[in-house]
Amino acid sequence: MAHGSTAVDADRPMRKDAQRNRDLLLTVAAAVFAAHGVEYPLEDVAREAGVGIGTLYRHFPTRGALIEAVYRREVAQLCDSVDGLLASLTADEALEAWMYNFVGYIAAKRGLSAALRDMMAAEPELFAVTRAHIRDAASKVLAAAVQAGAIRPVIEADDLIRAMGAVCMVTDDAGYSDRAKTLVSLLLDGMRSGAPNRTLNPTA
Amino acid sequence: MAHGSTAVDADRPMRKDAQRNRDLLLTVAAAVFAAHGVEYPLEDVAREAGVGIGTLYRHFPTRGALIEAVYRREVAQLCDSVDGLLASLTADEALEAWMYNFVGYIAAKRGLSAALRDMMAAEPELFAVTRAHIRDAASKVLAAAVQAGAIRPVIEADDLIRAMGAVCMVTDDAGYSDRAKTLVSLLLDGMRSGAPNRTLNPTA
DNA sequence: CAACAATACGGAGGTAGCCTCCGTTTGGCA
DNA sequence: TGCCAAACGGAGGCTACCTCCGTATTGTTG
Repeated sequence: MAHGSTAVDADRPMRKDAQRNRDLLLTVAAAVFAAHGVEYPLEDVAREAGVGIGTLYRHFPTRGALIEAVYRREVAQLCDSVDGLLASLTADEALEAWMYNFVGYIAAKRGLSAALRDMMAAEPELFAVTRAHIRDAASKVLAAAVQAGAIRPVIEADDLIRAMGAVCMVTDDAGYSDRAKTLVSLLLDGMRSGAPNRTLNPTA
Repeated sequence: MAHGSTAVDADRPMRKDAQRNRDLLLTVAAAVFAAHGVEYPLEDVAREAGVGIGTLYRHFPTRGALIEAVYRREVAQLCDSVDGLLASLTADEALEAWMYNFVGYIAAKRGLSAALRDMMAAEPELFAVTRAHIRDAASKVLAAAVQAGAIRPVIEADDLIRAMGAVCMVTDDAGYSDRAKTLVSLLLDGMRSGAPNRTLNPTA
């Protein structure tokens, strides 16, 4: 579970009832999203949380906002794990481990990746913070691996993220975690220094 | 454009009005799917085709059925292009060209890839024919490239298709065709024989 | 060329989920 | 205690989906 903390971050602190309802909604949403996917009817989320639908919409004006709030903490954690990985593994191994973890986590949430994709297209501002977090993490491992000579400097953090997103999306159907592994392996092999004299990204 | 031909394939030929309405629906659907994406309201498709909503649902019981019918011909063509490519290029080049073409085509249709993914999960039978077609095409180029020693024999046709689907999905947002190229390049590099002694798919 | 099946048509209407709006309630502060 | 900004809740309007069945069209047969 988790998610307990923060109020509205800045400004005046939230009123107590507002804070309570917000937490209730997040708890219920996390549970039903995990169990039934992120397309679960919002009216049901509200009802099961014991609040009115209006309250849900006041706290989370769009489905995207709710999803973002539910997963922000966990994604942040995944991002922050980079430092630990880099400390205990080689850069190449850290990159590999981080990619597996990340893809494994997202792909396990039914429908999450597809929903995220649509929402990031529709309301990018919403994900600015989380996206930056992911981007920083990706940059860091990737840079380390390139520095160590394990990875060719042909790929940007953005491409890496996009690629991982791709893997998640084709993979989150069912028990495709082994498929995900195959795809990630393939990506890594493409990125590694084995075939150094191949031109990538021919400026299209 | 195109799609003009076939009736119901086997059995009795279709009644004339039925055939006409079916064609009307396909024409309109192809147009609006291209212009507005495959989520376009079916009631509007019917109205713009000048037929009742009931007629649309009789011909195409699900949105998936309609989409499948709209794109079947074009996808088939893409698949059949494999022979021509193999005749005029090296196997490696043919594989590359085919992948680019395929991804480029699908990614250009707004929302198509995501819709296909969902539908193939929901009603796989519907796509049996088309899927087999794609699978055959993929197998053929892939086998040729492996045979020629350009590609390591670590990847199956299914993985290739899945990977291409992945690329399409992260790519069909807007003008991401250069992104798609980058990702396909990456995949190809992963598949090529540059780094031969790396273990793929460690049986997870 | 009737007349009759069989086939196809159309759209009204039931259902579900989204989201807004506004009268009512509650929390916190002087 | 009294006040009001903040928050609540849910009725209701909307859009899109899909089913069902009475009506219309086709084409076949005597």
